[in-house]
Amino acid sequence: MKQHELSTLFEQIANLLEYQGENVFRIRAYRRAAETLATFSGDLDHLATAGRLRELSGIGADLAQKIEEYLTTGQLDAFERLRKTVPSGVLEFLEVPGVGPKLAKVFVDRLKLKTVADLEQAARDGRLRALPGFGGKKEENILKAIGLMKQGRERMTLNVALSLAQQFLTRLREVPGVLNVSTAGSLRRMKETIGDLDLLVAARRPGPVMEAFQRSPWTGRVLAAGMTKASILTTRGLQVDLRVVKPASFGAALQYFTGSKEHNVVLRELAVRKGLKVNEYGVFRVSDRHRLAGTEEADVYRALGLAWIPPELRENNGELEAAKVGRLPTLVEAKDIRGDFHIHTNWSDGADKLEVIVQAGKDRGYEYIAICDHSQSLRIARGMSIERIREQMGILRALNARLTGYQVLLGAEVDILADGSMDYPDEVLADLDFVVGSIHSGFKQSESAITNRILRAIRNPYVTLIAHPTGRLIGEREPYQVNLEAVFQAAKETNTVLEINACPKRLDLCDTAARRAQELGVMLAISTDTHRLTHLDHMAVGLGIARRAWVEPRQLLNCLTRHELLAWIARKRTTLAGHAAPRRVGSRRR
DNA sequence: GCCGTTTTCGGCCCGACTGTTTTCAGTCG
Repeated sequence: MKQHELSTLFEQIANLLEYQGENVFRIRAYRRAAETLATFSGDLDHLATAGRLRELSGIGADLAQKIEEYLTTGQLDAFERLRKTVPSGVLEFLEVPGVGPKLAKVFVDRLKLKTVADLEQAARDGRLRALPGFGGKKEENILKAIGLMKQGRERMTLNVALSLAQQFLTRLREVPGVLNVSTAGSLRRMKETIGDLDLLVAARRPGPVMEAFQRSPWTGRVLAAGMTKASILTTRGLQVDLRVVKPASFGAALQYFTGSKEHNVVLRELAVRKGLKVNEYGVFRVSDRHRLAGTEEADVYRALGLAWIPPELRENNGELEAAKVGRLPTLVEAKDIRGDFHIHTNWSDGADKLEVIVQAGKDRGYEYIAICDHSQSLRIARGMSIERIREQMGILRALNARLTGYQVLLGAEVDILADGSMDYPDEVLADLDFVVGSIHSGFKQSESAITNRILRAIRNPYVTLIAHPTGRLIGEREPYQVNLEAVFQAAKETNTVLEINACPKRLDLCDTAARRAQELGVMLAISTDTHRLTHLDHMAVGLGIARRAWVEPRQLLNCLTRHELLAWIARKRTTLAGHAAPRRVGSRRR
């Protein structure tokens, strides 16, 4: 958590320095450090204690010292001093799209404005157009930008972005002369939420493509449009950016517009050192401007002596170094996924019948799914009594007897109660094949209470997997206080699986936490937490997060064959069950 | 402010679009 506060602080310092007209490279250094901290997956306190902060990219002696200062005192002297020298309101102005440090300075110096509300009033009064370099149009745009800001344009969840992108790409693909289309930007990198949707098209003539884009049925308002680049707001207020390039530049443009910005900056610096120049049109030799690559994205990387880097890794978090020495991970792919866990039916709060879900899993080509309806104390979700779950088990056993090459695991999503005990007694858990442990209550407990609660569940031999380990809901609920390092350690020791919950509102573990768990050798699982049939599709979203976490097939429970999976579950039970005789898992009792 | 198989000093990524500008600055991604 501390790294996010520090990241914001560094970003604000950069803004303030920019306002003061400081050295641009010094400003950039703060921005780069902010980005490093925002995506850092490890334990910052631990790193600081070990005196290893300077191992982070973009962190040198000075910034390391500032990080230590913040970790010990909870504030940053340099920031406090800087803030006093800059008029209040500046940071607020910089939040307005289209307003940078230069304009902010004019607003403060010439018009004595202090807040965005002042700015809005000044624009309405027509006072802005009197400023040098200002006209009516600029004034109008500022008012529009403030209006948009007030609406608080929300970021899209991944599933919304994916389907919106699909709609646009299908339309653009049909335009005559279009040779290639792709998503780019943060959607292609599968970031957990998407601000603007970026689309890229290869065509010989950009005109018809731009036209089709601006006149699409989903286009609400055109924000900007040039010959090859346009931005629109959809009728639902989501921003979509389109760029059209010549076919010969498609690979270079794809690389360029996929980002991340930090990844690209480092890539282009690498190019400069090799006497090359990278832009959205290709890779060029500086000496004679000869073009070395551009049509295919992989060629761009190859020209720089790098292996092609999967988009999900492009965050300047070690992927460039790995690509240089051929040590990129073999990321998990859709074809590696053999099953899904944590699926609800109308036996608790799901919408669909058991039989329908079971068939849907088979239709997707899965080898197994685990039916995991809620346990008794979660009344709001129609949690099942012990009698009910035993009844469900009977039905599933009968179903299984008729299936070949596909197995439905008898499971349950069992509440971890306030004291860390499970919501069903062990003799019920022992009869289940797959036990998901979850926290659905007591979110406000202290960090030690919640952590101990989860640790106790992890040490229960029958608990297979801990679901949504931090309990957050994106944009709605903060994660509860939990010591993830301790959870990872215990999970590793006990062969307990941690979930990457693929529900687009959850994504829990998140990418950085999952990467940390993966580094420590914890077994992970992607589960869709399906509550209706269409949610099974969220597997694609979970895959994106797993890939961002550098997860390989061998680290993912979903990639085990059915027999390997059953063996894995049994292993934990035999390791932890002590003197109790281990039960066979997945056996078809009568 | 960071960083180094060209450098511990002197570099530090690149181009489109907008509005207002007769040649470009500011902002953005």
